[in-house]
Amino acid sequence: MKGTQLGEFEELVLLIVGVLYPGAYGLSIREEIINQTKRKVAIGAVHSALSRLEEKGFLESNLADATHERGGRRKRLFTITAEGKRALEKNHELRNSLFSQIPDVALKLARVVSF
Amino acid sequence: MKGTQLGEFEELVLLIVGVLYPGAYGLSIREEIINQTKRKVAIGAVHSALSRLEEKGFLESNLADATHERGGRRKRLFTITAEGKRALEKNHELRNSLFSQIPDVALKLARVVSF
DNA sequence: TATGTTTGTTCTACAAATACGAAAATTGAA
DNA sequence: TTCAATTTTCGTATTTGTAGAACAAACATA
Repeated sequence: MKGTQLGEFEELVLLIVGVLYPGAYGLSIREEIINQTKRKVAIGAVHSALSRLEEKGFLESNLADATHERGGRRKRLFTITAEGKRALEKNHELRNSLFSQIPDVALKLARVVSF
Repeated sequence: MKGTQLGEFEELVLLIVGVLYPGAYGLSIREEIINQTKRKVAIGAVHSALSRLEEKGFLESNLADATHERGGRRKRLFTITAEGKRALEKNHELRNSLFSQIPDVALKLARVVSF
């Protein structure tokens, strides 16, 4: 998987950034992943995926103004780039296409074998 | 990416095994990936994904009889297990769900930004 | 303006997944 | 029994995924 390919976790993060638009930043992304997938995620994992996605050109970010809440350091907000969008769509189409090409027997058999 | 989770390449290989049913083995899988995705794949990459998938219980395999062609070591044929099927469907649903939750603006903006 | 608390991001290290290709194994043909 | 063809196995390198501690910035309040 060289450079430009989208990893599994990276794709998840990219999707969530879209879902959260325009309020996607480290902690909100982490929360949303946990809510939607029930899997545990460390904040560091999210941030390293985010910076890799930005390096690859699938995301861009800018610092928002500080909020007026207690604490409330400035958030780095992420949005999907055109390239990121294309990558998501390409993956989505590929997978749908492959899925539809799987003959029924292939899955029926799997069922028979295990029940 | 812990243990049971399906990696990006692993998912691709799993799908292709389904598509190729019942003739999925190392080289045919490699060929099909190249045809369907236009990305280069080394044969070793395919085989290591296959054995990981088998360890995780998403695939099972058995040696086919020798063919009557010149050369031709016996092929190891792979099929999807019920568990593998479930994993595929789960991923598919999650991604479809996330995709549909992305507001249009998030992607429209991406378009505007780059054209 | 100093200090503590909260909210967020960056940094560092390591584990797991992916990639490559040469070597080894197995088979039918000569 | 040796050769050529086909396929898998193996060793190693690179990318991704995971974790959490360290660091930074903002608000509160005194």
